[in-house]
Amino acid sequence: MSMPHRSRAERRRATEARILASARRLFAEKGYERTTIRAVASAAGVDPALVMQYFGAKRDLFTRAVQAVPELPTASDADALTDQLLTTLGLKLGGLPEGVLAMMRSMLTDPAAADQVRDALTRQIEAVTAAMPAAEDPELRAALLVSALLGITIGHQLLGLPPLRGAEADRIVGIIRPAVKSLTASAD
Amino acid sequence: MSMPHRSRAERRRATEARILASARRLFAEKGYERTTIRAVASAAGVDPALVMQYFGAKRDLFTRAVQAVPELPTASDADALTDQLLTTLGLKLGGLPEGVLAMMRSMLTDPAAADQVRDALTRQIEAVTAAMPAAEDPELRAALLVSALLGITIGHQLLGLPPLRGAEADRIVGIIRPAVKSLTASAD
DNA sequence: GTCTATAGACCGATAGAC
DNA sequence: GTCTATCGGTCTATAGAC
Repeated sequence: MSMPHRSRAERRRATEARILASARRLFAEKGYERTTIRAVASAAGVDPALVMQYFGAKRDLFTRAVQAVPELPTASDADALTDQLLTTLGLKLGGLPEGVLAMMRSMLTDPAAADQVRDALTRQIEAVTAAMPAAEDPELRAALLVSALLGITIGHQLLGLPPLRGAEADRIVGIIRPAVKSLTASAD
Repeated sequence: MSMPHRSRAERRRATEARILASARRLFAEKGYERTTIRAVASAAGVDPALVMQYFGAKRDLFTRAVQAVPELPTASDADALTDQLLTTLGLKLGGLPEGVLAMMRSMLTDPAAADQVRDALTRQIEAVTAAMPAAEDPELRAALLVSALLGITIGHQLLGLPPLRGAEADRIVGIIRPAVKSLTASAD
């Protein structure tokens, strides 16, 4: 027997993971189009042809790099929903997974990313809608709420707007809590 | 004398305007990177080399195509500011100028567009801040407000989120009015 | 003044040597 | 299995014919 503590399969998985991490980082920084296979390979310390060998095509690499299951809100009333959304936002503001950032970065210029984000946001809107059945026009309220939170995330994580850049998540959450509450409130 | 009702200079300006219109539309649809000089020329019915002749470089064409002076809010108290922002949003939801859409479409993947949008939003945030001096943490409140409205505009105009896509501006404005009001409200 | 032709650079993907 | 070499394609930009 030879001495490699790591089998071939293990080394392959490790290399694959390193490539995926580099891809995630570059896709999140530059978006789909401006990220090249060559740059990903260089960042991962491997040969460009190896990336193609492992993932087949650039599109497949992107798909693998950004796959993440977004958790949906499960609250059943408006107050619990507010807390849940704000908690999620707070976590988001503390640093979103790079795969999600990569998807968001590309959503305005890459049709495939746009479709996937649209689907994810639609599911999120449906979940929020279900959590405030007593409100008037719940679908529209939910869509506006989700879009607004998306905008805040974009301003903070992708655009780096000065006042948001240095703000702690707690302060942000504290300020928007009443606004979110007014959107989820019933119309009684 | 010859009969051309349009002088050479006039025809040149007309051609330039047609190229700019095509560029604006394509930049708004596909973003900076995926829009080619060839496609712009083809849409405008001119030769690609002519586009270069007129505008020098693709970057200059983009700059010329997206230049727009964003109007800043001039309200001096929170209530007037709310009305002003909602009116602006309503107009935006009715259809933003293509130059603005082009800039927004590219802001996440093109560094130059990102800088310009960041600057414009920063100015807007400063104007909003000035309009609610009585509020606590006015800069942060203003930044959150502007980002949230940006998100709604993105969801509606660039992503086409289903529930927003068919909604009239009036209904949207009616729903978010209390939320905006709660953000601009003083902390007394 | 306008268009043809092409230079020059970069990319994704592939074939084949090792 | 991994890398070298390269193909075929696209693009911006330029030079020169007309």
